[in-house]
Amino acid sequence: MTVITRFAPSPTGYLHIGGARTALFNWLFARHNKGTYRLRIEDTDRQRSTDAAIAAIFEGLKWLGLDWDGEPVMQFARAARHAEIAHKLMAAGNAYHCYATPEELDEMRKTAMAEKRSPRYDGRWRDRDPKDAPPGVKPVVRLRAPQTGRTVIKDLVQGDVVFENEQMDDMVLLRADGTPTYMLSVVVDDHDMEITHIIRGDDHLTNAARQTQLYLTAGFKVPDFAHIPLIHGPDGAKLSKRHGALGVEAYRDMGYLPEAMRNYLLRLGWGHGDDEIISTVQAIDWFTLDNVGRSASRFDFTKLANLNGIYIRQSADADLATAVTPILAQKTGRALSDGEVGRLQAAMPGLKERAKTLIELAEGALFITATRPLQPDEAAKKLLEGPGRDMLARILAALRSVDDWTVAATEAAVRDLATKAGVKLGQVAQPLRAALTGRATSPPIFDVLVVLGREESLGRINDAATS
RNA sequence: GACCCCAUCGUCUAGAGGCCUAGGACGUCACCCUUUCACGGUGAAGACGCGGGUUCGAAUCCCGCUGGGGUCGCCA
Repeated sequence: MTVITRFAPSPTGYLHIGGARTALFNWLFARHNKGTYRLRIEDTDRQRSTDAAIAAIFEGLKWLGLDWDGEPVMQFARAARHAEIAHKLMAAGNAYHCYATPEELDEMRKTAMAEKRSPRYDGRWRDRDPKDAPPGVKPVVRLRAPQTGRTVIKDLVQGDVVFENEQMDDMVLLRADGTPTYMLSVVVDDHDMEITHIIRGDDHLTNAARQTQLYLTAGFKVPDFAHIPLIHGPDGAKLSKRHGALGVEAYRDMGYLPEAMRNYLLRLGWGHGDDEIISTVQAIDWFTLDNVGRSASRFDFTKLANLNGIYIRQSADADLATAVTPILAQKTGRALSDGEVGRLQAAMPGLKERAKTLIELAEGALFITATRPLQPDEAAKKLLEGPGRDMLARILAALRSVDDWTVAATEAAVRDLATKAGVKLGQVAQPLRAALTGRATSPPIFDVLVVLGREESLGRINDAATS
């Protein structure tokens, strides 16, 4: 049997982190099994669905590298097909008209709650003669669900989960206006799309029971379910916006790499022994559902950042320079010159092991685009006062005599100066660093000298020495 | 409230009855490397929620409790 999975977000907002992981697991499972991974946009809520959200979902998935097979299915476009199934169920006596008003339903729930029972529809129109229908009331169509026995979900992650049928009420299939509900649409679409494995968030587990009732009465084959645990915020509660329930594009803007994101999301709720750094190729090879954990996990920005730092260090300098250039342009408010882009790439080996995000990488590279005279920060200012300034005059003289502008030659000159002055290298290097970068921290200082070039370096030192 | 799910260091996890003196990773702390900051290296502290069973033996199986979470819409 060929595996067919799907990711089915509703376009009522951005693609958030939980959805991204659900998509990742579906994608991984399909790729691992050489199956098909499809996308379905559940846009049946006409009030809340927006084109902007659909675009954001496409973009988010593309950024994450989770390519889907075939054209995305737009659920609302299939409403007639969904209704057709409901009408068939009606004709077969497996569904019925219900004329209960919203007020009545509200009343039922309140009473049930008060009596400490499960709040649900009491089935008052289930066996009632349609001739009793109150005039002027448009009915909904409800499934005539089994009232005895039990419904068992054979969940690939959670194991067998048993629901007593008497605990479930007759769900609405068609609204009073004739449009299909989510429950109907999902089941019909998954059936028509021949989905073999439904991998989705744990919050759908109870839905799976009701959907199974529908599959069974409609005579559809029940797919395999895998309900993966939810992602919580650092406090253990539902993921809030300030805790990470952001759209994936927000992570992109914060400077996270898609491959780091994939690795982090993969390790949240899934493990493969002691392995931590897992390439996507490796993940496809290793991914199975029985390695998925059963308990919810908390989102940890710190760990994501650590992983991102590792992936940044592994990235090619040219790729990083390309990624950072627009960020730097935005920070400086102007486009970068070719020379600056070249220097950026040249500085990348020293830059990239000091950054956990692309934003930090850009900040570290700011000394490259800075124009003379530099505006030193507070820590750098201290280094440029008093003895530091005196030292800079001697550094300037020493470096002016260097013609072969290389790491080795400049380092030799500066070390020689430190020895002659009888001070530690740091006492020379730190003022020099402040003069060249305007900061107290930077990549190795001789690398900086070479990246900036002789003329610019001597100019910056002169500025600091004479200011 | 009803139903359902879950429970190993602060966090993510390994652990399928003896390989567990409970392993790894992030974070934390120390030290080393070092021109700064990092990176890297070495080391330390740190967990099987509680109570009963079953068993020669339980983190692993069973029951209860406690705690956390999810769902109860003519939303998805």
